[in-house]
Amino acid sequence: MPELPEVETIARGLDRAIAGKTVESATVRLPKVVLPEPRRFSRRLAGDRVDRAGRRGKFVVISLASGRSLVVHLRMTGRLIVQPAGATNLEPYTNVVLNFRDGARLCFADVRQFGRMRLVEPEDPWAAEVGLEPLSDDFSFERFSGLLSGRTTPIKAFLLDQRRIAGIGNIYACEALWEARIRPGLPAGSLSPQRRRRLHEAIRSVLVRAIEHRGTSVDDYVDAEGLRGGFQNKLSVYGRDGHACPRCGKTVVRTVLAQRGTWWCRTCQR
DNA sequence: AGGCGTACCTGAGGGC
DNA sequence: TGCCCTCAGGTACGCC
Repeated sequence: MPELPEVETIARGLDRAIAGKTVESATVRLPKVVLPEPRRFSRRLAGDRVDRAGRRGKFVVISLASGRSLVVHLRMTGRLIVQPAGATNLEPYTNVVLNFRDGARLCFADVRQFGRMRLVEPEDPWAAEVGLEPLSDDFSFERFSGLLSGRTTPIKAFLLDQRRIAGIGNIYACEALWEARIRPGLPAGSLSPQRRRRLHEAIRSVLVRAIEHRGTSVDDYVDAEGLRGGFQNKLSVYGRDGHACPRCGKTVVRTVLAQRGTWWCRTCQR
């Protein structure tokens, strides 16, 4: 489900909702989704305090006063939902609950059980393999272009590789390539400087606009307050096979690339 | 190195 | 109504 804009939206909401709260207890209802093993996980969390919530790539990072971090990957259908004191029912499919001293709680829910929650020690280099943040100053045109050079993999597969650039998933890969007018199957290293420039700009632009709309809710994504995003109404090609390309009017097609559905316009993406 | 298939799970939606 | 099939926003692993 969530890509960078959705994770960013969730992290901002979480920061507003739980920064400063102290964990009374943590309950693990589905052991396989946490690390370390549940007893240690719960014991270490108890009594710690939330410093802030942020994001790295598609990971939600909840920084704790102890220096530890709770690092969460939502995969396809994971949700982090804050419930106020006095809430009766847990969010459906809740796998982990953090109970705060003030009675509020954080539910980590996931129908498909793919999402993971990891409590990492202060010096743990857990993000060592995570790529560049596309909205940071580090993501310069020069670095982007350098990453592309020599790569024969299709540009879309390159964009999905989290070790190079972190946070782009299927939706925003399709949208950025459409915006840059680039065919998804082109070898990454074959792009001209002009096209690299367009793609670099398109990536940032689409991510920024999606964050402004609080993400894309194609299916069931909601933020920490349970609200849907709005960017699904702004998509140009993703999920829109059979519709007219907003730029040239020809029909958007769906093909499969790197085992993923890929939506694009054969006429204006070359 | 990188591509490919498969696995992990459940639910929604389409076709019949 | 209901059964069967395919598909889903992601990543890890093993194989070649």
